[in-house]
Amino acid sequence: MIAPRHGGKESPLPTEAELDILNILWTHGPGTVREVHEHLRGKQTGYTTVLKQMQVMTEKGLLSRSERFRSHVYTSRLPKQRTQQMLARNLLRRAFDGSAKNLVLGALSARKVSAAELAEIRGILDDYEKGAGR
Amino acid sequence: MIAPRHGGKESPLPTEAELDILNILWTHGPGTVREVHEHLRGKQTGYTTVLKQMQVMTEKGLLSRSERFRSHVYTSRLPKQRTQQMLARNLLRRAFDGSAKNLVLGALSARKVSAAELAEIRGILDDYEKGAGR
DNA sequence: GTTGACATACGACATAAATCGTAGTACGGT
DNA sequence: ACCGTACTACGATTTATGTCGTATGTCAAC
Repeated sequence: MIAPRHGGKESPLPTEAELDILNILWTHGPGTVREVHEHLRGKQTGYTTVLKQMQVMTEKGLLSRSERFRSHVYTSRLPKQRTQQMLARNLLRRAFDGSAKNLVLGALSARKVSAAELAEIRGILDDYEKGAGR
Repeated sequence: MIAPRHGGKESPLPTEAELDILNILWTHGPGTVREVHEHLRGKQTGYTTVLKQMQVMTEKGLLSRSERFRSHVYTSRLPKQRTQQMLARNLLRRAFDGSAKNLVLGALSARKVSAAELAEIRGILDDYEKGAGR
């Protein structure tokens, strides 16, 4: 394993291209550059591009890397939910005056939401209230 | 008024610094560079920096500009809610698998939400359902 | 031990964001 | 008419992202 460059600090938020890579790792579990590149083939990115991105992401602390094998194996250092939480918090702060209500409004108006999903959201609200938040 | 460079296309999403400026314009209405810079004084940005940013934002179609007066007057071309909607949609697509549920979950877990706000959110869900969405 | 396939490492380049210095322009007061 | 103040315009710089070519390393199989 390679130690991340960041002391005890937070990892930075992932960029667009970085999120593509993270999504693949979250879905399929730890993987090599080749595997990630394979899943990304729809995007027409070169192999060394993906390699470099994943190296940089490791530098930033977004990924950790095992060199035990011939091909290094990369893993997301944060679980998907944790990253989603940071992204939501960031957007909340930057553009929604910290108002969760407004963000929910934005999410709902951003696209059609099914009745089933609406019900799920109500369930989440209930759970949140019961759990006294967090 | 200066015509925006973009044909009929969407404006690009505002960046971090651009959102700071937009928030001021949304809150206080159309304003000059000096006024915006004044409201931004907490951020320690130079006057010409703000000027340049607003010029670029006009180029991009984020702002419109009236030159009727000695000091140009800038206005956000999109209302706040519309921009929030685009930001929410973008984040939804990039990091939440398009799932509004997950975004709500992220928003709730991102920070403490009061019971009052929770109630407001429930109200929004009700309205949304009644209005058949959109 | 040489070679080929497959890895990683590294440097270069293009674009965009953010920042600011300097130069030029216009207006109001004297 | 002149001057100072308050603007805008423009170019330079820095940092980050995204992209990739080329160099280098390693291992298995011949």
